[in-house]
Amino acid sequence: MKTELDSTREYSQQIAQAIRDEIVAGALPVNGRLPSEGELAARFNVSRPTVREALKRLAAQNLIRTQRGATGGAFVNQLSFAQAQEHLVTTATLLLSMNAIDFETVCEARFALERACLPLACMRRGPDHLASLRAEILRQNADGLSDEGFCASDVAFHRALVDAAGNPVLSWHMAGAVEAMQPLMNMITFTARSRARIVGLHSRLADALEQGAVVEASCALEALAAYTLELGGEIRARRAGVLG
Amino acid sequence: MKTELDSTREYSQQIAQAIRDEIVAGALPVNGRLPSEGELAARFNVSRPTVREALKRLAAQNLIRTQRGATGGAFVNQLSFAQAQEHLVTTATLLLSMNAIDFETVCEARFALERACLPLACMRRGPDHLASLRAEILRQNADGLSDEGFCASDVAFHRALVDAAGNPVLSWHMAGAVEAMQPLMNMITFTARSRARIVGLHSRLADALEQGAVVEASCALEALAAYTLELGGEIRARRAGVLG
DNA sequence: CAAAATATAAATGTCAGACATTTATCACAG
DNA sequence: CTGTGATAAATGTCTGACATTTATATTTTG
Repeated sequence: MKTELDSTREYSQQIAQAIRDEIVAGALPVNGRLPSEGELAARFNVSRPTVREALKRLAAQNLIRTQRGATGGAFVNQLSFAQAQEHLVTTATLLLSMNAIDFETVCEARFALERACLPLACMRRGPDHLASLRAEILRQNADGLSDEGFCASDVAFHRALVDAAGNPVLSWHMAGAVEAMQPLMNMITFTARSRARIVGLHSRLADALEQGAVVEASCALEALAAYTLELGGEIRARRAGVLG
Repeated sequence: MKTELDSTREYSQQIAQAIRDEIVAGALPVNGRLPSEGELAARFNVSRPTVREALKRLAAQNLIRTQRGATGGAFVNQLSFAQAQEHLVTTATLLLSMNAIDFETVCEARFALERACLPLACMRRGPDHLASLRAEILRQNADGLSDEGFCASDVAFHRALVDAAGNPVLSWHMAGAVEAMQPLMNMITFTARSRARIVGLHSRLADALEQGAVVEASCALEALAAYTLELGGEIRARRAGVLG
């Protein structure tokens, strides 16, 4: 069956769209194999390079993967949360870097999202979640930890917090928000005193979570948000300095 | 300057990555023009079709756009929230459809995110936001509205609610969550009684927002979440029926 | 002299055919 | 029965060409 294309628009774009639609509609099942490039070329009445451009578009979105060899071809990917997360992070990072979103906005969004997870996390946190939180707190207390290391551990802490809510969709969103924010966070220089304060709040959070104390947890998070904003003020000052 | 590539991996993938890195690092400014396909081919020591595959990968992520003609070429896109939103919706939709996420999980995530916006929305909602909310409520009360129309208005209502928080990053996340959920919501059949109940809760929410009553708003939202879950039960039953 | 028509050049979009490489499968020899 | 090589199918890549679009320079014309 040949499929007509609109000759005023790019073929590769239309072909990619057509295949994407088939995938979304379920006509091509997960792990199912697409027709070979040659067959697709015949079906859409275009050349193989054009088909390949279309397939690369889909590959860029992790919708398909390709395998070489006799039984090779293009296969429909099962989009995993991990892949979707990568995507989200890439998009979020670009969005922040190209639209000059200020630290305050990102910070506010992030903590708002996180606060949304707290009630669920208090209900559902298991011993493994608590252990993860405690482990990160320990790491953050270690001597000789670089600012970047501290940041990374901070991210891990908050991801554990969100994961404790036991909702993969929430975790997905949060991971995107937190990771996209990391480049900004990495610009902060953490003094010994500010680290102590942050770790103290982390401990409060972990304790509250362990006891299932939603209100206490919210307060701790609120304090953490306020303090992070305060530290972020430095960034703006430094940025202004660089630009001026 | 020629750039070396790893001959064991796909060239187009590596080239796309290299260009993406340059964009993210800011070496290629927004609306800046990339070298022509021929120049890129020379730089990476590959053929033009290979370069084109790489560019299509980037185009699929809205990172670049291309123009034909004498002064044409590939230009770095300013990633807008709208485009990023499309992306997020596509990814979220696929994620839900291919991983068999249940209605409860999506619903929970969505309302958790929305609840996170309430305090901000109560603080910042302007008259235009309130007007949007009221307008949707009116629409939802209209006679002869189809289920799909009701759903669409519901989405619009909740988006207005989130926009009232005045944080574009939050709005971005929420739009993804809500829109991805719409196909599931569209499976619900709304009786006159259930519509009345939902609209009633919407009114409560709008009133609370107008008065800046965070607690009241949260309660209303909580009730809405619970009722939506209840209605969602139908979906599961029907699905089971279809599958069995 | 000015404005419209035309030629030119540069870039992307597309095609055709070929070769290289990878990989599963099957036949065959030991 | 097992290992090895031939085979075939598919993707990955290259070359060279032509088509199309579009800005710019040039020429022609009123």
